[in-house]
Amino acid sequence: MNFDQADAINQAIRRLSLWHRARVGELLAPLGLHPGQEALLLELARSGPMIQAALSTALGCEPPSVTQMSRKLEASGHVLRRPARGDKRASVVELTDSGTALVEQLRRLWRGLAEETVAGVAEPSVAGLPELLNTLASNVRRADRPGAQ
Amino acid sequence: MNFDQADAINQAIRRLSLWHRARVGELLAPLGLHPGQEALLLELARSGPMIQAALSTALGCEPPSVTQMSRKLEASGHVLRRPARGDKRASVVELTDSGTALVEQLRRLWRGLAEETVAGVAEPSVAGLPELLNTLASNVRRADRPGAQ
DNA sequence: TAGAGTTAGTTATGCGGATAACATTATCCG
DNA sequence: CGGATAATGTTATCCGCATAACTAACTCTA
Repeated sequence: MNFDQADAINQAIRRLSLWHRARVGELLAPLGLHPGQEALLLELARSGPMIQAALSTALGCEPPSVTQMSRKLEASGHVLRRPARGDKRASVVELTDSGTALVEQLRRLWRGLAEETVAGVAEPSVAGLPELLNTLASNVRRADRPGAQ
Repeated sequence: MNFDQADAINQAIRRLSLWHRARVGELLAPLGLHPGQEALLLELARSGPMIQAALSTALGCEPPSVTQMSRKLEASGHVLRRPARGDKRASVVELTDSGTALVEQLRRLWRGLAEETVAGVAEPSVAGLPELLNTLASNVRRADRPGAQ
């Protein structure tokens, strides 16, 4: 692969990252949320109450990020943190009623965003998009590379 | 589009963003650079010395980000900032010799990253990848949406 | 030409996310 | 059992990037 091709790919990924996140931020602002927090709330809605370590894995980010985000969502009342029974190290995070209500709005917003994102892309490509993007993501994921711990 | 499809797309984009950036960070660390800075250096290598406002547009990020990044790259000696002749408001940013040398290493690294990223993706898909990703990016780009200023 | 409006850049502040260093608790095994 | 090792979570610190608020300079037009 020559430099121009490589650059086109890397730049496109960068642009998509930046602008998708910015758009998420715009859509989330009226709900009082910041980008990233929606992922945590949606994960809790999907999987129910869970330990922060599990959240860290599910969200694909590091434990300190989870600590901060869950603290802030706790401060805004959308999430509740309590000691895990059976493991004095762990904290269980779960949705409050307020958080559950927010998730409902999030779901609508999330669908609108996805539709907006794939506008003008042929249907077959759209169907294969998650798999394609996840392949790219896995390829650059640290834990999937030899030598990672 | 139902929620699960939408979620698959949005989540995949999030993961790709996170992990691609993390991987860039890993590769850049030995050069003493942080993710984002490579984009600025490569843009200067592509287009030559330019005003910060042009950099802001080219990089797809906001002016304060450009101010900070160019200041830090100036501090590390890879970039030089000087007043623009003909416009007392503007600053021209250009590569130093050190920056030019870095860009050479960046190019190699950039190619390796792109190859790593598209591993296991069929050739026709790879060829169309930049266009596909740029379509997605444009779709969520603020400036391309009605009502943006 | 004078004032309105626009554009370039900066500072301040806040968030997500990362790493490094650390304390605490679990677990595994000799 | 008890000590080494692993896992959970926290704090501190750093960076990119964002918005808001501001200054200074350019441009356009009445």
